[in-house]
Amino acid sequence: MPPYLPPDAHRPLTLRDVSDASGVSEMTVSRVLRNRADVSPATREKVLAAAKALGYVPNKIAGALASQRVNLVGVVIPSLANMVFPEVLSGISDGLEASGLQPVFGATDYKPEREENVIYEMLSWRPSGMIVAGLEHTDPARAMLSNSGIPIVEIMDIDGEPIDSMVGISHRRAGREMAQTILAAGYRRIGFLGTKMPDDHRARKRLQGVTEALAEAGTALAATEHYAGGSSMGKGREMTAAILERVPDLDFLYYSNDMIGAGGLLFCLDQGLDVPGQIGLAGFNGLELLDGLRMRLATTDACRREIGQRAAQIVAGISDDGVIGAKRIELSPRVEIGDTIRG
Amino acid sequence: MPPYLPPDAHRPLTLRDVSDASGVSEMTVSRVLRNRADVSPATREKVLAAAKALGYVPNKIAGALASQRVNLVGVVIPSLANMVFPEVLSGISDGLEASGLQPVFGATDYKPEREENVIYEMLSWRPSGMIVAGLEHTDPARAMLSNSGIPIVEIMDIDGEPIDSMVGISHRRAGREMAQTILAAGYRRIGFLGTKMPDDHRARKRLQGVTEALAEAGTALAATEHYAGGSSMGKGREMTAAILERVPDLDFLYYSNDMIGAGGLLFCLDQGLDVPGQIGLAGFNGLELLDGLRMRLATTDACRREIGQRAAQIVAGISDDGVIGAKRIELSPRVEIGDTIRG
DNA sequence: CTGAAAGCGCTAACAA
DNA sequence: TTGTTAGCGCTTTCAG
Repeated sequence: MPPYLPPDAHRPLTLRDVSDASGVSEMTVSRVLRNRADVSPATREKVLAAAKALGYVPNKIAGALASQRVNLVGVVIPSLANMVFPEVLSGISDGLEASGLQPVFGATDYKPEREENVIYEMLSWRPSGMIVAGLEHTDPARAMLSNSGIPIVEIMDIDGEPIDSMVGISHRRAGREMAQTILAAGYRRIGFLGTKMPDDHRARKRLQGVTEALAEAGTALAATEHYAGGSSMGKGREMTAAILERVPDLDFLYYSNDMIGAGGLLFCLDQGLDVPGQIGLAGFNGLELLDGLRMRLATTDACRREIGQRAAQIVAGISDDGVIGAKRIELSPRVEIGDTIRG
Repeated sequence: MPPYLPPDAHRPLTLRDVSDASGVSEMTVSRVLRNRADVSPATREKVLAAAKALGYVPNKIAGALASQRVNLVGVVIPSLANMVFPEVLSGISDGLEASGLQPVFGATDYKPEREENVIYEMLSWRPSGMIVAGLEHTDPARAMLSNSGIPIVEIMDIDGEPIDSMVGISHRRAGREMAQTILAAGYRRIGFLGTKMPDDHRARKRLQGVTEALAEAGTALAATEHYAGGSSMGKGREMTAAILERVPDLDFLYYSNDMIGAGGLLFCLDQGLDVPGQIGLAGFNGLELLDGLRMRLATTDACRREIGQRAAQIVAGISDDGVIGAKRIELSPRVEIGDTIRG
């Protein structure tokens, strides 16, 4: 008969409570609840019944401290508002599925100091691995990650040196390839429109790629338009109006993402411009969300979901190539011509 | 005498290491690192220098176990892909800002059993509070939350009984009010288009509100169109084509969200339909992302960011009304006529 | 198959 | 202002 317990409104239950209720030692209760095989069916039944009846929820904090194992993977991304990252996250969830690891997300708002802080906070929970967007971090952030002794995967971008592993695409190459596609289609007066430049390193690298490819072809961007703040179709409209006002003879607009590109496309169509004859357009990301537009915007697919999956697999120690250790995986984005570049 | 420890490449550092390196007791090191006031400046300096030099990252697992306090708030939402939730999350981050609490997110994919599991996992980390989307949960999930002894805030919806607190809008009322607006504008043959019905309780309640309001006016929906899967403009196009094919004389289309509504709007415009004369359109959510469309889609603003902020404040124990304890906060969504309902 | 003892790394409470 | 002691709730290890 269990000892009398004062009705304590909200003390969380412990293994001890389940032990008392089932008449089995704490240790054996622990074994049952961790699904270990070396427990007799009868005992198992008794324990599970007691645990369920009490509504016991294990304390993972204590478990983690005792076992020195934490089934969490920290995931650090710039922003959830960006449309791009939710898909990466869902790829990560997928890739982690079978591993028993749980992702924990943190956002940095594209601010290096915030990133440093988020990384610090996450590492202090001793996760089993970390997935971090981008290759650019503060020195302390790099040091913390590097010293943590856990798998670190930097994602999205591969133009740089990783701390440990990296999975992503070359944004420079994406920029180059789009520029080459644009030139091959015969466009000559090219404008670039982007948001949040200073700390959006990937957009910066795409711009760099474009610039290089144009230089190699003996030309250069005819105009650029930058804007701070989030991306929306409305923003794309405004920027497009502004750049065409400043430089009316542009025949191509390359946007740093599909959302503002879609706004630009709608603007051009509303203005009665001939797309893609008179003016061509391209974005970046391959957002499916937008395929209801009258024309399919040319874009580069950023392989977001696959990046998440592969990164998760690395953290989980699942390698499809059989190689263990730091990995560098470059995915190859496809340029999609859509309907806004003339064939 | 401590046992011999081989130079272990990646043993995480402990307070003990900082204590040794600085010649100060573990306890005092702990005080310094927690920014407690009762430490002499000289000691503080020494400790901070040692901690930084070593690259010490505290172990929150041990800290949480010892102090019985965890600065985490669990946030459970259906999906990150839904555009709606990122904004709620950012509201939560805002509202938690000054409290020292950190949000931890989990997604359920609109599946009750997954929700139950996510809640269980989160509670096992003993968070300081939980914010959960919706009022519909499995019985075990309700029981776990209810027994957890921490603040529970259910958000987005207030049509039902909360476990503890709730912050949201009445989706039934939103449906009613939109229906009334539609009728007042003179539309009579109304179609409803929605995705993911069975477990999207909020969309279901809006539909219920519409149905009720129409019944009170002596009429009913002329058609409904349901579709499983994610929302995109392309999906909105397809559904609109389908419903107009089936029931060509509809004069109003009410969509369960702005994304499919935007697709429907583009479809109608492409078809050369007179919007809002011949056919009116409305969505739901108030997505800013979309304001670059040629016409502003009529919608109901769901107060997503404010819901997140208020929920976070409740969990953090910050009440702007001075009342402590379970709260019920109903926000009042505004119907926005836009350009797709005739004035 | 089950139990007892020791301790994970930190902090509350108290003592000096 | 600083140090000492005793756990937090669980799991590891080892003994029965």
